[in-house]
Amino acid sequence: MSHCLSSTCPDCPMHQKHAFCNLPEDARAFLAANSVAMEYPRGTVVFREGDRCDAVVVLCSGKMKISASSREGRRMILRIAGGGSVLGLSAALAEKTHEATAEALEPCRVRVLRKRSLEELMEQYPQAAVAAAKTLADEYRAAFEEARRIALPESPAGRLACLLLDWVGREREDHRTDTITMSLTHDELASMTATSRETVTRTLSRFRKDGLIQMRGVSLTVLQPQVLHQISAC
Amino acid sequence: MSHCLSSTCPDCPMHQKHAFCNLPEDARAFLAANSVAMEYPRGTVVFREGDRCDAVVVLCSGKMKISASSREGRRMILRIAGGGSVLGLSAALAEKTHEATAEALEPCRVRVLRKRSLEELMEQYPQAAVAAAKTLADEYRAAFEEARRIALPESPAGRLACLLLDWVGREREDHRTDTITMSLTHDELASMTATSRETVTRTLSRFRKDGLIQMRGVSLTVLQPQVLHQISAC
DNA sequence: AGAGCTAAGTGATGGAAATCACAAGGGTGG
DNA sequence: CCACCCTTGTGATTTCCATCACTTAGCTCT
Repeated sequence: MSHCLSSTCPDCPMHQKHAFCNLPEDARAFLAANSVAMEYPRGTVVFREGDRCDAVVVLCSGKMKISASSREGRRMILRIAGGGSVLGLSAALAEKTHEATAEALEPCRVRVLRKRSLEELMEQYPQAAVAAAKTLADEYRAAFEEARRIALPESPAGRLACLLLDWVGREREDHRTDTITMSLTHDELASMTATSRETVTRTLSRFRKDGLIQMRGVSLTVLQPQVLHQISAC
Repeated sequence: MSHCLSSTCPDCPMHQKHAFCNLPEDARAFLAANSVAMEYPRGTVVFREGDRCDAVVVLCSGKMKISASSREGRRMILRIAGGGSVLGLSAALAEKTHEATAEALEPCRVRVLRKRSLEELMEQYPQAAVAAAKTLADEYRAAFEEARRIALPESPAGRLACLLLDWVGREREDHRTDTITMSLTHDELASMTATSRETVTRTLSRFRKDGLIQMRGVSLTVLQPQVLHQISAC
């Protein structure tokens, strides 16, 4: 199911970009020494909602789906976590069970850090604690945006528009393009926008007909961000 | 509009309960020395969505409403923050503008800590950074619960039930009672559950008729938590 | 006390979207 | 290459709730 890697944090090309990975030499050494590198194949469930939290998972590369579900089977996808996220951090710090389920959307490289080691790391290296706080601040903001996206627009179309703009905005920052790779199904999009699968299908095809977006296979280009922004009412 | 107080953190009866207030002697002294105690009357807006973040506000006592709104005027109340919350912490750490508006629901005692002082505090006292991370973890969880509450139940009734159970749960922890003080208007409840004011009125009175809750003025007692839980479908 | 305001209660109605039901792609593996 | 499954596309139907439009209740202020 998974196997260890020998790669260490100092070699990681991302270690500059992510708060939790961009630590001083000694803290990074501690992190590397006290965590285990792993590779998760697509579909791996790292932890489930309600599980006790024994360790946090530093996401080095790949994408993970963070979701929760009601006992009736309704599902909510909170966000798609990318490199630099520290999964389970909030549960570890709050001393609670995991509030959500984390599942690999694509092959993911991670480092697993036991809770006790995390505590030790934060106590011994102030910057690690600051980094953890910053990482959590980002996750808080993401959760806030999700709540906002669901609550504020008055229609499913608005929520979808809002989500697309979110993604495009991030893509633009990183790669200066208005084209995103849509790796989620309509069903999953529905779970992110509190609507039904059929409505996602219909809304997207309406966006396409109206010339607001363009789709070619998995790549989706936003043609008229202003109009989408108008619709989103955020 | 507001005036300074002489009260210091060590005298604060809450300083044991809240992560950010329960710091070692020296850190608490630093915090006390570098922050200003204030008292905000009901209705004070501490900061607005989009404002630059210059300082964080440690909420000592009182309740604050954390909300966001769309330009169309639709409003979302994310949560009611109580003592121990550090308002603006996520914006300060993420180096972004405030993501939400904070408004005093009742007279609030606070300590205002400038961003630079916060950074200094976290760098010099590791436990302060850990405390900040823990505080953020709690706020993240609250935001998560909000998203969950809006997204998962399939009806407004479910969302309201979910909200009531949330509050009662917290009240039970603190005061071992199933009675809460409802200080929000139906309009505000609607903003917390993504529904309309009329629906809140109707749903609450149905809950009352069905014997699920009891209302006397501002105090609301949950009589049948199990049934509410059933309805909430969380 | 009455004016004036905000909050709460209630009925009627229209419409948007969930749900149901089924057809049509499109890829995978036997 | 056919069978099967997963995803997408689309129509028909129905239900629920937002919205509108009032009334009623409770407050504060003059």
